Amino acid sequence: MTQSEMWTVKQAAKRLGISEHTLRYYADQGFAPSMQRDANNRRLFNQNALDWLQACHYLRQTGMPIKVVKHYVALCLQGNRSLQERYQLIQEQQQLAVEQVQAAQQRLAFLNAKEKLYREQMATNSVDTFNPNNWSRNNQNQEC
Amino acid sequence: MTQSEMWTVKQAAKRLGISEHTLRYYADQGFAPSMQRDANNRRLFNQNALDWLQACHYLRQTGMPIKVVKHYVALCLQGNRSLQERYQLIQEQQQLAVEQVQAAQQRLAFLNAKEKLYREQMATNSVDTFNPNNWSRNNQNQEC
DNA sequence: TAAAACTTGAGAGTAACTCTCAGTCAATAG
DNA sequence: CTATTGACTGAGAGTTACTCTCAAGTTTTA
Repeated sequence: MTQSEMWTVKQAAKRLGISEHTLRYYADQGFAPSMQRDANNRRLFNQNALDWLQACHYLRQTGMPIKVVKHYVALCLQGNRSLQERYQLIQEQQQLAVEQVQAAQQRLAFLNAKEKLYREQMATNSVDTFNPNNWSRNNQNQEC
Repeated sequence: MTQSEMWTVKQAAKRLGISEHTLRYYADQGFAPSMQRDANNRRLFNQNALDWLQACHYLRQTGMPIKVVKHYVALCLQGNRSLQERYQLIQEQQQLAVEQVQAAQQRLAFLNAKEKLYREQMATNSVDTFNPNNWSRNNQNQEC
């Protein structure tokens, strides 16, 4: 129960892997309910605050709008009676997260293929670099 | 080489899984060089145009800014002499794509854990729903 | 004790959509 | 043969979620 360690904006931002600007923005949105201030009004984050921010960051990254994240935070602070609604919100994001993993893998596959193609083309190209074979190029349907 | 089929904005948007607004926006940015217009000035997309749009969409999704995508398209249209630069651009996006797959998987893991936790809590909770044990709740460090 | 480093809130700026709207055109319903 | 419906157009306004700038306060370092 000893929660001694506290972090400034700069330190917390580094730990979370987000910018200081974004961290302040998130804190101002109420994404770190247990955040406190020091004698000079500076933000201080404890471990619990970091956990909240991490969670909210995950929710944002899966496409949950700021407003909905705020609502989710409010629900959490209400305790057990909001469990049902929170569960539904999480389930929806879970579905999105699954789709996002697939989408990300597709993009990676595309880029892998492209990289390979270019690598091969560069290998072939280096042989006849000076062959000006673009005299009849029909740019209408250039490959992408 | 027969490229007979053509699609309107609505049809193409559906095929690509993006909104008609976004498709027009992309087309206006030059992401579909082989796009044409019909007698009434309406956009018509052939397969090549769809391929371009898909590619540009992937690049955008991996975080490449519009400006850079435009530059990439311009490079493609220049033909072989831009191969080197295109290769570098693709490599950078490839790196990002790898990181994005990992990040997406982390988010999914987080949401899976959350979903499981809530499911368990709901099971336990249904037993003592009427136990008003929040009299001493210290909200400072509420779990997220 | 002065410069450098860090933080603050307010508010302006930005990227990439996203939407609205008035207007054109073609197909179809009555 | 008109009237409505539906799809499309460009221009431009609106939105979201940051992202950055700035003047001012504090605090550490030289």
